[in-house]
Amino acid sequence: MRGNLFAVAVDLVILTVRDGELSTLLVRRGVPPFAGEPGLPGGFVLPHEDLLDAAVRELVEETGLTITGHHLEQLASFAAPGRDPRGRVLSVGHLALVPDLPEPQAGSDAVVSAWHPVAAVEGLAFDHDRILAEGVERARAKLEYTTLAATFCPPAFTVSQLRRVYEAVWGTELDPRNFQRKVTSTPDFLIPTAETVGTGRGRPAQLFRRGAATSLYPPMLRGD
Amino acid sequence: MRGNLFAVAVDLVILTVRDGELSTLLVRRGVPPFAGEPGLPGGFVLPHEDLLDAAVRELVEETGLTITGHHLEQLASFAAPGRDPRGRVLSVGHLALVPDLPEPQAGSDAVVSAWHPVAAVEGLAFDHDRILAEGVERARAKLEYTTLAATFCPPAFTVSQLRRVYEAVWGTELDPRNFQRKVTSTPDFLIPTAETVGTGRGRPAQLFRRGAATSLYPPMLRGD
DNA sequence: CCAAAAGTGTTTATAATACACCCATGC
DNA sequence: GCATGGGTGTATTATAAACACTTTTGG
Repeated sequence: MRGNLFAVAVDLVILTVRDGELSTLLVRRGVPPFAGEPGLPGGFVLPHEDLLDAAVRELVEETGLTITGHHLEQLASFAAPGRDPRGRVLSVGHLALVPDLPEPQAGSDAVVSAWHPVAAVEGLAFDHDRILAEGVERARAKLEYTTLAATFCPPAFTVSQLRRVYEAVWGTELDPRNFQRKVTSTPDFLIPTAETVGTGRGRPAQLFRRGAATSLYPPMLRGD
Repeated sequence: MRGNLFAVAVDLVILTVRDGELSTLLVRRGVPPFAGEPGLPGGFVLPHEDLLDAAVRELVEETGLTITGHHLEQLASFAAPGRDPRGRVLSVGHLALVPDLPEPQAGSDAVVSAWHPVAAVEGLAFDHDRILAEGVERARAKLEYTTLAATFCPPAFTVSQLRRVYEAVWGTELDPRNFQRKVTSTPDFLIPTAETVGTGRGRPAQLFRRGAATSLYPPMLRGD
């Protein structure tokens, strides 16, 4: 074939909304290079494994999440010469959107992982700052025209919870009343359940599940 | 490092609009595997080369195009086991949008290349049907919210030419009068030149150049 | 003059925004 | 009762869509 061979890794930008902030799961690396420094979870693709399968495997190893119902997509590949001191490594970045989860367990490689607000993250190993930035940008863009925001919510959720996702990801405030009408009038976005839930004060809110809709026309946010 | 190494290639979905049809540049492969069969232009990444540089190099080799002013972006990576009979090969698909060009020269590898309407393409080598499909899907999606349609046009073009790009890529008809107002009222989309050009019958049209705008809010096409 | 394409003005329908107001709960 | 968040109705404003109409060329 050719002599210029690459090791191929997958790295994961795993996003969630915690305490009103868009957050990502980072690991503290246990082995060189960059041992002890924070980075994205990831690892090498196995000999007979496809890329998405490798990403699913890493996601499970790092978070204990089975992928069912969660969103996982390929982001982009990064292969600049010198991005890994060990040699030629191509990394295929992936983007996962998950509901707010309990603080993760220590991974199988005994690496420590934890959630960090993306606004405060910098100085990651390799070119992971850039991969994270592309993941965040993609997530923001997709919220505008898709129903993906619901993947940040638990299986059953209220309109307010969904609104807080948009507000956290975009750093904006949305009118609760107009937001309500917008999402409930989008066909197949939200499936009402019979239950309601009372969260402290105020009228109890109706619970919804994700509908089958994937695209959102017209967009959730106009102009700039 | 690890024993599971990959060869890494770049493949190009090069799109243009010719005779009112969205078309792509295909090569007839000169060497095995799939010798004699059609496929996307592409080749292996060199030892000290980044992905985009490899894609630019292949674009020049296949079309003689220098990239200046043209659009080239990474699409996605494909690495399913068995996608290449020679062994483990990861291909990073790229998407290029170019103006209507003269029929390309024979490439340096003596491969024959030619434009084909995407609607009629199937049976490409490797998984290139799928890469092409993703490229076309991406191009269609991006036209909705960006000013990228202008990259299909020559340096100076009329509003009609631009409209025919949208009509070809989407297979729709657009009202010439509303389209005119839409694009001319989007700030920094079109820069008017002093010249006009008469194309056969009818009033001569004003010529424009691409402006600096990249995004288009609200979108060019609503609903479905 | 006529046909054809470029370009403008105006009307109508639809959707976003703003916000007044009612509902249902905890205290 | 009163505060709080859930949810509905309605007026205002902006935008898209439809289309009548004028402009400028070639024949």
